[in-house]
Amino acid sequence: MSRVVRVLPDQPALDKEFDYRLTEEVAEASPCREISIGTIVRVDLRGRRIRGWITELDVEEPKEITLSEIKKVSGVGPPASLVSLAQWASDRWLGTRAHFLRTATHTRIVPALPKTSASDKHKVVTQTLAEESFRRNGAVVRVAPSIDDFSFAVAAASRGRALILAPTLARAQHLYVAMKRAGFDVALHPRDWPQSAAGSITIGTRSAAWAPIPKLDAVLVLDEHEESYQQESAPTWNARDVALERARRDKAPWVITSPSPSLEALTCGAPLLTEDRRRERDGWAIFDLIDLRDRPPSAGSWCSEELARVLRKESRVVCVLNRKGRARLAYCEQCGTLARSETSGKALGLEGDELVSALDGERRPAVCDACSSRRFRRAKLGVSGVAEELELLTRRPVTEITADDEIDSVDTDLTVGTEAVLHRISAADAVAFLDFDQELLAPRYRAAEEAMALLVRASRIVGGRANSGRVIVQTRVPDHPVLRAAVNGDPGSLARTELDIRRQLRQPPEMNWAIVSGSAAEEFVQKIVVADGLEIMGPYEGRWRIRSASRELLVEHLKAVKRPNGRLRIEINPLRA
DNA sequence: CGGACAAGCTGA
DNA sequence: CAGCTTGTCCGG
Repeated sequence: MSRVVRVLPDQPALDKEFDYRLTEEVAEASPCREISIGTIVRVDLRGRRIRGWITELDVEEPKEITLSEIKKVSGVGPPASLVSLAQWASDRWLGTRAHFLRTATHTRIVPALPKTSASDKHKVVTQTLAEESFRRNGAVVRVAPSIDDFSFAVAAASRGRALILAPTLARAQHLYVAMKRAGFDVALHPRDWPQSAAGSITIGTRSAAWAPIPKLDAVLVLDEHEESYQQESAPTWNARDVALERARRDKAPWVITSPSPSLEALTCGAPLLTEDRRRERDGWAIFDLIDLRDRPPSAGSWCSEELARVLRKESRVVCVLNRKGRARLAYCEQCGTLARSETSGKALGLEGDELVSALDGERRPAVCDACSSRRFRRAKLGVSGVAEELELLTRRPVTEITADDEIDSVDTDLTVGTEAVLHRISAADAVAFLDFDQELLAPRYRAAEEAMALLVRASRIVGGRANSGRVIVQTRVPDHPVLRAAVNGDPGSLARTELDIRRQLRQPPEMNWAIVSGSAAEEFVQKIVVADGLEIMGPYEGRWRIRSASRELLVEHLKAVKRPNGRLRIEINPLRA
């Protein structure tokens, strides 16, 4: 006796199912209690032994071909609900099902699941915003920047088998420990995959959206605005969207929280719940804007007088500058010409009244080649350069932090770093953004939202209005909606203006983009059937942009194209485009 | 993906 | 025309 099952090989480039015979003998030797959709097997395909997932049981035996046998049942795989979800995600982001099923599968073989721990629902009697929000079927909750993971996590957990997503591993781990201490049966994804599959409350980061909980009772996404929820490279899937689709399928209530919810969240149709206005405002830090417009761009212009005062007064100060290195450039104040060496043409920095090469020490008097002005201004100092000058200025030790250095502990009160520093320092008296315009005016469509996310982090580091902590922002655009929203502790105002801009400029989430690149991109794009409501633009730097107001229409037309040979990357609404 | 097989290119 | 590269097809 044997039956026929359908198998999806774990070969993302293949993306095709095949039927195999599952003999009684192999089924008997299986380590799992039951063979189901999602179960991991080993099969032969054209002479190669490969891993695959069962995607359908009891398939009708095809007549023309003789089937090969499943060679082994390896272990427990993702539940059937995730196999189906992988198809949904593959349609939505044009990835292969194997790609998503890999994310949904444990890195080690799971022979059998642990005993299901009796999931006793905790009764929570308090009347918190968290509790209230889970009474809706789905809700976007705007909260002040202070981190209140625990009350929302408890509210989710009191519903039963909850899936809880946090933007960073540190936050997930922290919450896991707190929940465990409070007596909840929790699993940390992906480490505790088997417990998760057995039905424990699961906490994790982006990939945990694919945690193997068979049926969910609640979904919680913390700090939903964080970009870490979206995969950067294709398929550009977003954990919030996956988690919410699971909630929808399992008819589970869902809640997403954020001090500044993304436009995607705000336009998804769910109610927006907020705290008391006063409370929300008090939860934001005090923002001091330093308007640089009326300042002469004097030498050493990274530090205004106001900031210098703060640096002298406050003990723990974090300086943020999204530029590395110490590259020193100087511009003529009169005509704006970049100071260069007359002989080699390399850029020169300003030191006193001389122009100096950082590379070889070549120096000459500071006189502009173009207009003979003797006045220069320094510009574009990076983190290292600022760190050096800050030490001179304050006569205090300074730690320099960028994403790629591996400093274990920061033992100085003064730190300078790229935005990575905002992840490393948990508390300070002041956070200063030295050149925030670089964030505000960055040529990316999500620049404003990204800038706001930085202000949220900074606000958390110094604490709310009641703390005397301050966030200092040096800027030449003090009226920018991001800054106005932060100063007033009113992120709703930013969302409204941002959404208008996206509408006018036809950017996501108002429009949907597919960015197509790679050597096969041109051939692929030519094969797209042009239809009403579908625009094809490009190429621009080897990338094409397909645009449509309807995501379904966009995806449908892209899916209809037979993929040509060669490298092809399709990104749907990527964060950076 | 990766093997099979065919069509295309080179060289003595 | 052998011997190799390059391309296309296809798997149960």
